[in-house]
Amino acid sequence: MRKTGRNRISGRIVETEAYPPGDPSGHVYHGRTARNQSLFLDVGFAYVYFIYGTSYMLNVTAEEPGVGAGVLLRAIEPVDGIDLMKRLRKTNKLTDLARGPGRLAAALEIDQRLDGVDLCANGPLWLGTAVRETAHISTTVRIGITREVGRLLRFFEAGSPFVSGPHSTR
DNA sequence: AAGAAGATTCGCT
DNA sequence: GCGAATCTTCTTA
Repeated sequence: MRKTGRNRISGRIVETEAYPPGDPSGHVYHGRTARNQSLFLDVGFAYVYFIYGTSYMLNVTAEEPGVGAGVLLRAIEPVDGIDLMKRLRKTNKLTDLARGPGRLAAALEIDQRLDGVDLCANGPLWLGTAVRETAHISTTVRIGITREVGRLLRFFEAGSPFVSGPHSTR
């Protein structure tokens, strides 16, 4: 759920990836830095970072304070504020609005100012409750990493057209 | 101190 | 399919 001014944007989370404690492909692996400090917050805070000079990414912290682990939100199925999302993303194609982590951040107007926000509080960005049942959840290897490539830590709703990467139906 | 790689996307071929 | 965009961190000298 996202609130910008008078506008409301929201979507169902349909694809995530886990970056657990000790993961060599996680941003915490080499210790605490100015960029990754939000990952060390308590469960349910936002970790937003900028990568490749082009894209923001949104994570939800997932461990006790000081541990450093998160869940990358890779795709949402647009629910509210679709017209605004289309303007933010400069496309009218529904399935391209938030399919992929950089696109998701752009569609929700997320940038470094939302780094460290409490996602379980009444604020500009938060986690709502499910709007409907989730279909079967498929599991695969993670996308775009080069270490710990074999671990099955990507999760997505089977059959959803709003998921990035391989679209398994199992 | 400098270069390469990185949890990506877009436009062009 | 390939290269550019271009910020942060890590690696090597």
